Amino acid sequence: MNISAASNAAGLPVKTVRYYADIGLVSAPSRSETGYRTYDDSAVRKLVFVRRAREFGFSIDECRELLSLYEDQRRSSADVKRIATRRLEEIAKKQRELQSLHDELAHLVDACKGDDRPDCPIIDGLGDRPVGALGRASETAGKKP
Amino acid sequence: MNISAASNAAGLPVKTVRYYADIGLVSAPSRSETGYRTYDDSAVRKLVFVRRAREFGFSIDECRELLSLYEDQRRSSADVKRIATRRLEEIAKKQRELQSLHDELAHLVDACKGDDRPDCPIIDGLGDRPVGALGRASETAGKKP
DNA sequence: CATAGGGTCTCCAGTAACTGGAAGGTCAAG
DNA sequence: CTTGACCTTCCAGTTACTGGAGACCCTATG
Repeated sequence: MNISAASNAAGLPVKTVRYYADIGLVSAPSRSETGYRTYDDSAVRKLVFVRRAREFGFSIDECRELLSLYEDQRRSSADVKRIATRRLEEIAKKQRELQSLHDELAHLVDACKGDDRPDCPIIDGLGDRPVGALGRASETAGKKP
Repeated sequence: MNISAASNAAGLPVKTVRYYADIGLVSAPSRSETGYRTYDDSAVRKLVFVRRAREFGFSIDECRELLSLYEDQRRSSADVKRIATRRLEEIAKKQRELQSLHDELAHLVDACKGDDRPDCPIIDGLGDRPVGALGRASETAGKKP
């Protein structure tokens, strides 16, 4: 299987598959005589595994960890559960942050008439009202919208 | 006011204030003879405004837009409301994504015994079960955890 | 007046996880 | 034999900063 067949089967862009190989996350099992990456079913399964884990929001490093557990027939389910639980807590935390963000912004938007006059509670609210118990901006800021 | 006083007043790291000046978001109104950035109250108010907007998850480009509205005494509140509403929709969307993520991962974690045996529904679930209506991995992945 | 300590400057590099593009080799069909 | 799709590597850019190096600058103390 060449890279595009594998990327198709795994549901990942070719570029990403190549990238995963570059960083040693999922390498192509072999190369053709002319240097083409060649994938087999096992490699594709790993790519699918990583794709799903990424969709669940696991970082590349966590994917690495999970993948080594995935490949280890003698793993303990406790190890996996620990990683997943940690991730679950992160998700819950982000949910709480988003909730307070949503509530406060919705409040401002509600209060804004949205007409052609300059009075705007949103601008005012951004200018001088504290945002609820949030950490640094980078915590919740849109990173790549 | 030198940069550290301004950064203190605005609640932003010095590096960030300098960065905002570099990208032309909020520049120092002037420089001292020896090249030190000098800030006044108006500039600090803009920094605070940007900090709050960032805490609300507005991107730098949105901050730029909001800031120009902030400074424009003849703005229409409708313009502001449009941007804020768009942001609100993004937040709501991310909330829905996180919710389905949370539910599915929680389901897997619940099903996992977490003992020292290898049987693990989490691993199995990552290996072959689709994740709910999500876009690309990058949408929800932890960018900077 | 010299020195010690902070503060400040610019510039460079790195972060996460890709993505886009250029320049060039390979392969199968017509 | 040429066309076009596919593959390769390498470099640059994305977001919003953050860290650090090396070099001035400013104030206070001895």
